[in-house]
Amino acid sequence: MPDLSDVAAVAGVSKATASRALNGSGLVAPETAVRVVAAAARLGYVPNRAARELARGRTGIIAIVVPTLDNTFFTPIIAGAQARAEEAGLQLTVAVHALDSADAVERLSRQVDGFLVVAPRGTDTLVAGVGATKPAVLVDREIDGMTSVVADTATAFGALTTRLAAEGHPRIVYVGGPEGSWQDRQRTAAVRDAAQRAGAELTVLGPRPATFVAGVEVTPSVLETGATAVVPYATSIGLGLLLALGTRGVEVPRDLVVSTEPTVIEALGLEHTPAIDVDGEELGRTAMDLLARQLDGQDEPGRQVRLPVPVRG
Amino acid sequence: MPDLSDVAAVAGVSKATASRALNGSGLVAPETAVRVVAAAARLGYVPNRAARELARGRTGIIAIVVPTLDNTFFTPIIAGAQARAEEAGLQLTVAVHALDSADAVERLSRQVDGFLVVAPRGTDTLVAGVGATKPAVLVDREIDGMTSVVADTATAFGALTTRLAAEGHPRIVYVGGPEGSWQDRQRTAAVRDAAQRAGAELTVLGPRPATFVAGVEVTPSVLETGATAVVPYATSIGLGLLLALGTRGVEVPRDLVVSTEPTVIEALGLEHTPAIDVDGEELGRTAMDLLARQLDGQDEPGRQVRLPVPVRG
DNA sequence: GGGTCCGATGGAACCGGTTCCATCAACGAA
DNA sequence: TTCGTTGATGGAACCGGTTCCATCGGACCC
Repeated sequence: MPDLSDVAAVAGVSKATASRALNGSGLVAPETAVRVVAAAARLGYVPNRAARELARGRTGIIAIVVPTLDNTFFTPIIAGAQARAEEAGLQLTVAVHALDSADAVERLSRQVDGFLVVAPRGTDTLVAGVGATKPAVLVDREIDGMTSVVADTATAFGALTTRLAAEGHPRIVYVGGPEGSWQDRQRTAAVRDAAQRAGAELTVLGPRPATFVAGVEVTPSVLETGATAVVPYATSIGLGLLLALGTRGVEVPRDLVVSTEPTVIEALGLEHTPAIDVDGEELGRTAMDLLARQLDGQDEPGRQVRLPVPVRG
Repeated sequence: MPDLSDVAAVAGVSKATASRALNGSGLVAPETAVRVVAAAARLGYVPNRAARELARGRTGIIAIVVPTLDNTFFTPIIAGAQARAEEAGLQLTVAVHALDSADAVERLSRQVDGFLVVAPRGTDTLVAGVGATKPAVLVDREIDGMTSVVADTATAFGALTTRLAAEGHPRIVYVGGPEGSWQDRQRTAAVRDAAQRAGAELTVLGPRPATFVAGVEVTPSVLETGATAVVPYATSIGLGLLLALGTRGVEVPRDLVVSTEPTVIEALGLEHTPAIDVDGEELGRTAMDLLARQLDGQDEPGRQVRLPVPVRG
């Protein structure tokens, strides 16, 4: 297995120059750099991570903290972050942690350069604690002073509600998300506001966990309200609703419009059913970008990015 | 931040002795060891991972290769592996890769101590290639000579079919999984065999991707067969089926029994619907255990573990 | 009592990079 | 022509552990 001295020898330069050439420090003569890169490629040289870490005092590892992997909302975020990490020469490790206590993260903190934090719940204090020791980017939640990227679903939920009301739904139900969820607070407020403006009657049910089973369980309550449209906090809840409605003989969307996400709507061929379209991968990519810039010193902490969320269908 | 020399100085010994004492090599006088450990504790010493890696020639990182994160079958495996990795003092990184080519894995190979490979598809040659350079454990698939752990779903699918036939379903449909899937081949064979023994008529549809949309799309073909029970390859396909059946007014399970997984069956309150119960986390835990033992030299490569899969409901 | 063996310990090399500092050649300016 | 400056490069220290090898003192044996 070739190491840096081998590359240097083949290229006819010293280890120091080889190192500089491969890291693009710009202090090397262009032709020398080319020779070194060619030598590295020919030998199939891959730098030893541990040695680099030791010398640089950086690990090159980023941890993404997610509350669970069982929710399809989080996994695209991970995939997006992973793709970007690879491009930036960083490794991503996934830490499943609900952030209801601080210790597990503290241990991790010594082993990584930074954090991507997906924490829909948990108190501001606990979540902000993660960013205290190492650079961190908050995903789909905002806390003052912390860098974050969120999908602007609040605006989208508002628009969705306006649209449903305009399409002739005088009674609408919003099925809320998990207790203490930051996004749920935003969405509830937006939906309430939109319904009021449009003169529609709104019932808010919840809080509910963002699971399939919760959607099934909430179905009777939804039907009781006599509403003709329901807007669930999460796709998983919407799927549960759709399934339970099917077994009860309620026809969708004739008797009740259920707004989930475009892929579901399209697959089932549902008419008159608007839905919001969150790009989770983009969320992950953006978060990793922000963190990488922060690690390079190109960005100061505190930047807050909002990605627009379209309403489709 | 204290380092090993600090600990050694406080304990009044050399770095060499301090290192031995902290790693429990047994070559140190008991009282000396106690003194060193106490010094380390007092200083709050945490060993530098990079330095240890460099000296030992091991990275302490394991990569789990999965084809996608969008499938709820894989995520519990990751969670289980992650939990076990943490216990063993290893870091887990998730690599999303379909294993349809070799290069991406080759690059990773230098950065990790071993692989957990979840590759339902991909040729034996490509998959085995991952294990060529570093220790690897195959998850939910078997290849001669490679260590592996699989959920014995073939047996479970067979039992399920036998049971459905015994409960009065003369016509059964099996909706197959992705093209080239190892598990799909096992299951198809088991289902065929069981149906034949029981004298039931079996239709095999597929191959189909293991997605929700595929389940929706296959629904008309399922209904055409006139079967009274359907066994889908994956839960996601089953959910698609259930949804599509609901919108078509087919009553489940009266008109058609759809076998998915126990949580779904239970949530919807479906009667007479047996389902298999795969413990994905256990799969991940076991795989990580096998790999850890292999890295420690306690196990030879090639061990094949099969986890039993119960049929419930 | 002298020699041998063994357990405990210390010194120093080593893992494979990065980076500070010194060197050197070439070039422009005086 | 000579000196100062700049850009490219090499030598060597260093990051923080692990581990080989040598040393040393004490116990045991003949």
